[in-house]
Formats: sequence, structure tokens, C-alpha cells
Amino acid sequence: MTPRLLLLDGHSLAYRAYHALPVDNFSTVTGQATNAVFGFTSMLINMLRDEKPTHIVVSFDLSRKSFRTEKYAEYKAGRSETPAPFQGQVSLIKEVLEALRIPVVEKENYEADDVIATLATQARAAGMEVLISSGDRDAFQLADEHVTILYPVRGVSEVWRMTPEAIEAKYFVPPSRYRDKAALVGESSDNLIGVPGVGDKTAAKWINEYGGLDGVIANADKIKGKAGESLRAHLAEVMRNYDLNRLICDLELSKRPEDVRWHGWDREAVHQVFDALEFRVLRERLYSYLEAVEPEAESGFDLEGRVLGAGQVAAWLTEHAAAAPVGVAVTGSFGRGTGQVTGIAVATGSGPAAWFDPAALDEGDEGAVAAWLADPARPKVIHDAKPALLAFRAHGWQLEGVTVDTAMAAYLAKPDQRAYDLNDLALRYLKRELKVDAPPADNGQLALSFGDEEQDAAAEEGVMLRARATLDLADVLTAELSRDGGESQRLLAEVEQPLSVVLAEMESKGIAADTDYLSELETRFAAEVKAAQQAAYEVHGREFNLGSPKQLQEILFVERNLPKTKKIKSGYTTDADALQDLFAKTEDPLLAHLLRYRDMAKLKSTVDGLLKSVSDDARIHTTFNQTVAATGRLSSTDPNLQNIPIRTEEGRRIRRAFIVGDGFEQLMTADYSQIEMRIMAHLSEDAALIAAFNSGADFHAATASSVFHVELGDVTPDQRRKIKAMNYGLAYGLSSFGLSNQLTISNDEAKALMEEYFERFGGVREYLQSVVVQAGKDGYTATILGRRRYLPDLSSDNRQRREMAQRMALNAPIQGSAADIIKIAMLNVDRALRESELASRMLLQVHDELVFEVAPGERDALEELVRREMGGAMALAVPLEVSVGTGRDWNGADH
DNA sequence: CAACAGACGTA
DNA sequence: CGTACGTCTGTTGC
Repeated sequence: MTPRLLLLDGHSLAYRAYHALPVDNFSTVTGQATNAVFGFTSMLINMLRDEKPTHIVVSFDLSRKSFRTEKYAEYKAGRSETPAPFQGQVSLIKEVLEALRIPVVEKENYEADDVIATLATQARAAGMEVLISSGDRDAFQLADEHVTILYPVRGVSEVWRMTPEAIEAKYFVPPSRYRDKAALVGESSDNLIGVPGVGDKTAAKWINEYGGLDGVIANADKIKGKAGESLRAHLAEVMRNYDLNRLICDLELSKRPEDVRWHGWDREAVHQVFDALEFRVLRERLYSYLEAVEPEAESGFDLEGRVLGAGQVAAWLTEHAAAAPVGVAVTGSFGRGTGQVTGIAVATGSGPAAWFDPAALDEGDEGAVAAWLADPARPKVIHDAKPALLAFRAHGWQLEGVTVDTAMAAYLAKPDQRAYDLNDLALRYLKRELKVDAPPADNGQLALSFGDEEQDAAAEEGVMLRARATLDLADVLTAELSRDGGESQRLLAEVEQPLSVVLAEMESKGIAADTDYLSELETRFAAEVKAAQQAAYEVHGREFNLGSPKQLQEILFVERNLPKTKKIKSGYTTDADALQDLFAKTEDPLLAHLLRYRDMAKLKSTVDGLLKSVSDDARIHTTFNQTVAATGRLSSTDPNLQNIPIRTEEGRRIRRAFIVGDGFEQLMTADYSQIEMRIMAHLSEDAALIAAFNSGADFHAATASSVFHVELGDVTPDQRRKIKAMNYGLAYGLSSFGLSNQLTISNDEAKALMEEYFERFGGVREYLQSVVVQAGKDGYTATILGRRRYLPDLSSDNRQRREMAQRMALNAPIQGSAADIIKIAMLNVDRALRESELASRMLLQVHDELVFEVAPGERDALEELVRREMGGAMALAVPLEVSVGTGRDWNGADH
């Protein structure tokens, strides 16, 4: 057998691992961070398993300094300081390597890459196969028929095998020319700037045309266009890059390839080191990979998977999916209120698992699956139930008995993550990797490829593993959520999980759209865009891209020499506020046209988006996301129906495109008035604020009359406006600076206003302060229903981060409690609708508003029901006021 | 081609 | 130097 040498770039892999795994979840009882060690070791084990090397070496950079930094001081400058939790982990990795008896080779004044290049060259000469794993692309220049680069992508679980063919396919040049390409394009992570405007494609074109970098440089004056100009202006950098990215292949090293044959690990030492690092699962993996008779076996999951054919499913389900919970994983395509299932995997806790194709069931199986899915007494655990629910529904199946939705559970445990990928959760909570062999499809869902049997089998196995991991994850997450005395568990079981069923219904129904009208609007807005554009061109005397903030800056602040606005990263802002200001100061007509252009272009793009998302049933089916907003709110995507314009007359026209559907009479909107202020009154127990609500008068006017010491009837519109801004701003952590900015009053006046406000409503100030203090102590905030948000930055050394966290702490209980309340209202409305047997239905939620489609003759009954259920969702110290409107369209239903 | 920045719509 | 989102466009290159 040909010897195979595995060469690892220790620093680069450890750094990858560090960033791929959340440091919070990987630390020992002593507080030592171990995420980089874990990730590195995990990658190493995978490579041992997958590549079966006979010889191994790891190389580390000895310091940040090397002959390259001597030549070019800026080399790798600009890289941020090594993060504190990363420091120290390199020496731990070296301990792991020592226990594994894997040698480390380093060279003063050179980088790990040079050591690797040298060893690779020597190994090749000795007739060995070489594998290089590095996160640094410079290594690509070493690839050839006997040298393969293992380039880590996506966290710590996947590497790309970069063969010469793969490199050429990706970069359009062979490995021998990779350096040439890199010199032209530059490498930002090394702080090597290349030729601006030249990417992989252009560089490859030149290199292939002129036979390498020398040819490109020799012919630089022949290259036309902007890119050519750019090249000529940056020849020095290119040559510098070429010099620096050359890997040194002839170093004197302490070891030669033949010295590093791997004879296996030191069991005792591995036990000790892994004990100290608290790597329980990783040790098991290591042992099973390296010791097992069948090295291919998946460790951790003792899965006995079967692919079931027609006629086999019914019996399997009877035997394995009864009283004990099973994990379910589904593949297919999902979205826009429907879906299609291409595969279903079911896994038991004891080992047996099955996969079947729902399209290939016989009649008996079909009925058995339907009965199993619909039976609330046969518990199922599933990761992200809503898409599956919709796809099952499209198949004619009902899903009941979901005891844990692991995505939702993970969201409640840590609501700041934004994504709850099963692979990540398995790694984080089970310390187990799901090797997913199925390539992700376009929409991010797993798709099975058909045709290649081997691939299909691997994919089916992968889905079964997901089902099993889901089941295991449910236990861990349930335990995690139970640590707060049951509040989170109740939130999960009584609010979030039932709500996902209601949301699925709403998505499935969608809202009717008037496409003819939308098209008309599109034409009109397009004409307005054009008119504003033309007018702008005329004023400025030439054409330019009004949509480009960059060009705009040049035109406004250089060519037209207008006063500078607020600084942003790229120069000076051109946002609407700033342009309004500028217009007030200069009356430059270009600004008016520009603002008009922006408005119209925004409206047009909104209409375009809506038109594109109308389904065949002439309705728009948004997707409500339940695990995105850290405060507990929902969000809406594809399209976002929670940001349809309302503030301007022209924007409101878009609302007229949302109409009542066939068979229904009207649309109804019902919203909570000032729900956040009411929550603040409730939580703060401020008597004056509570009184303002209970007076029944206009709330902003009532608070203004207190602050300005005038009778309610004598409150001026300006006084009301100012207090309204304060009322709204309070829940966001508004500062006097921000208030003065918004109201265009002096900072002193804003300060005085806030002072006076808190004079009258002292309980509010006290409450807001106490929230931040308590959150600092606990590490989290909580809503009325106990929904938590963790805010570690409250104790940050960085003032900006800390103050940001303080404002979040202030806002989260208020925004989040409002979300709690409307979620309860939605559940109650849904239940009441079903119990009353009304045909009217709930279609949308916009944070404090619900939109309904009113069935003929049900207007009054529905209004009564909605007022009752929304108003009674929760008992607060102040009433929950609901206002209701109806009309033929969403605009008309406003009130 | 993908990720980022800037801008802007909603509550 | 006001929270929470999603989308579009142009620009840039972890």
C-alpha cells in the first residue's frame, strides 16, 4: 500500500473551529474554553477515519512574525487580535496531539504553510500520497495528482477535496498557476491587495491567454478596458503578492516524511487529556472510529435503519410507532403555504428506524401512515413542524401528537440565534455530528437525488439519522427548558407549539390579491420613477445611477458641494432624513427629485415583489417565522406582509390590492391600541399612567396634559406630538439626544421634557431602571409569560455594546410581552372560531393587528368574538383596548 | 456568486 | 446616541 501522509495546518484549522462552534457551549467546569480544541479534534478524527493516513504531521505558526512580515510589514496586518478565549487552546491542541502521538513540526521565522510545502515536496519525491488540510488557500498551489488539499467548509463537519481538477473548476486555472491568480486577485485575509476590479474569472482569462503571470505582466499594456488600466496601476502589488505567496519547499526541518509514521495513540494519555477537556462524546467517537471493526459505522446513534418498500410501512409503524415517542424527519420542498414530501424517516429511541417514500405506498400503507400521523396518542418529535404540517396537509394528511418541536424548544432556550439548524443543535447539545450526505436543495431543504442508488441510500440514511437526532435532542432540550420551574415548558407546550398549527392554517389560506390592480400600480409607479429620474438628470445635467449611494455621494458632496451629512463607513449618508435636512438648507431641486425617486422606486419594488408572490389561487401566502425574532415576535417572509406601506397616501394604495376573497364578504382588521404602553403601565404599576389609560381619554393627550400641567381640552397639537414621541420612545431606551433629534428641539429642551415626564410618571422611570438592574443580575430578561432573552453584553467592557444591551433589556420585556399577548389572543380566537362554527377566518398577524376574512353575514358576530378574545387575552392593570374596522380591502378595513 | 452595506417599509 | 424585523439595490470580496 502506498504510504499516505496527512499534513495539517494547526493554526488555521483551530481558528476555523473556533469560529464555527459557539464558545459558550464548549467549556470545562474550570471555565477553560474548548471550542477550538473540540472542533480541531473533531476534524482530525474525521480525517483519520475518512483518509486513513499512514503518516501524520501537524504544523503551527510559531508567531505572527515571519520572513514575509519582514519583507512586507503589512502582511496579515489588519487581522483582528487573537480573541481571548482562543488563546491557550493551541497548547491544549498540542496536548491532544501528544496523546495521539502525532508529531508537531515548526520552523522559526516561517509559517506552517512553508513547513507543509517542504514536507509535501519531500513526500512526493519519496513516492507518498499527500493530503494537506489547511484553511489557507495558498496551499492550493501544491495540489497535483499525488497531492490533494482538504479544505474545510461550513463549520467543522465538511471538507472539500480540492484535487487539481476541483481547483481548476473553481478558479479556472490549474494549481501550478494558482499563485499567479492569487497575486492578481489578492488575498484580503493576508492583507494582500490585488488588482481592484479583477476577480477569479478575469485573472484566469489573462493567465490562460498569456501563459502565466510573466506573460500577463509583459503584455500589461495590451490589455484593454478598465481592468487593464487597473492592472497597470497595480503591477507593483501584483509582483509583491507573487513574491509573498510563494511557499518555501526546501526548509531544513526536524523531521522528514518517513519519520512520521503513525503508530496509533497512547490510550492512557488520551483518557487523561479527554477527561481534563471533558470530551466524553468525542472520546467515544475517537474510539469507535479508530478501534471499531467496521470503521464506517456511525457512532453515537445505534441506528438500525431500514428502507421500507410498498406494503412494509403499515406493519413497521404498528410495531415501532405506538406509545413511545418517535423522531420524525421529512424531506421535500416547502413554502408559500404548501409543500411536497419526498421522504419520511421515523426513528425510535431504541434503535430501529425506517425511511419510506410517501409516493410509493400501497393503499394499506397510505391508510396506516394517515392514521399514525393523525393520532394524538402516538407521540412524535419533529424539528420545525410547520413546513411538514403544510406538506402533509397538501398530501391530505393531518399531523397530530407533536409533543416536542425541537426547533421551537431550541428557540425558547436561546432566542438570539436566528437559525436552529438540526446539525448545529446536534453538535451543540448532543456533541454529535450529523453527517448529511444529501446536498442541500435550493430552498435550503434537504432533497433526495434520484438515479444514483448509492447516493440515495446515503441520503435516506441521513434522514433517518436526523429523525434519531431530533428524538435525542428533544430530551436534552426538554431538560434544559425545565430548569426554570416550568414556565418555558408551558410556553412551549401551550403557546408556541399550538400556535404553529394556527400559523400553518393562516399560511395555507393566504390573502386574496387583486393582480390587475397591482399591475396597474406597477405601471404607475414605474412612470413616476422615470419622471423623477428624468427630472434629476435635467437638474444635474447628466445621467447617473440614482440608486447608487456611492455615486450619489460623489454628486452631492463633491460635484454640487452640498454641506456634509452624518458620517457613515463609506463617507456621508444620503438617507431620507439627511436629504430632507439638506433640502431645507439648500433648496437644491435635485434633492426633491431624488427623494421622490426613492419613494417611488421603493413602492414599485414592493409591488413587484407582491406580484411575483401571487400563487395560482390568486392569493398571497406569506410564511410566518416563529423562531427568528429574539423578543418573541413573529416575522413574515416571502413576501413580508408585515411591512406593507400605510403612512403615506401613495403607499396606502398598495393596501387596496389585498382584497376579500371569493365567498367572503369583507376584510376585518382588529388591533390593540398602544399595547406596549399599556404593558408598561401594567409592569411599572405607575398609578398616574394607569389612571391615564383608565380615564378613557386619548392617551397621548392625557399624558401630555399631565406633563404640561394643562387641562385635557387645552393640550395643543404640538404638546401632544412631543409626548407621543416620548411615549413611543420610552420602550426603546430613547435618550434625550435621540428625542431632541427626532423632535428637532434642543437637547436641553428634550432633557427638560423627559425630566418633567418622569416627574409625573416616576414609576415608569423606576421600572425601566429596575429592569436593567435585574437583567444584569440574572443575565436575562423575562416577559409576562416568562419568555427569556439572554443578554451577556450587559456586563461588557465595551460601552457601546453594554448600552446597546441595556436598551435591549429595556425593550425585550415590553415588546416580548406584547408578542405573548397577541399569541394568546390568536390561539383563543382560533379556538373560538372553531367552537362557534363561524366560517370567517384569520389570515394575517402584524404584531399588534390581526386581519380576518369575514364570511357572509358574520360581520357582527366576528367582531364580537374578536373583541372578546383579543381584549380578554390577558388581565392587566389596564384594559386591553381593541379597535376594529371592516372594508372590501385592507386599506378600507383600516379605522 | 455570495456577502455586505445602505436605504427604507412596518410595529 | 431608539427596539424588532425583511427586502431590494449596488458594491465588494470572509
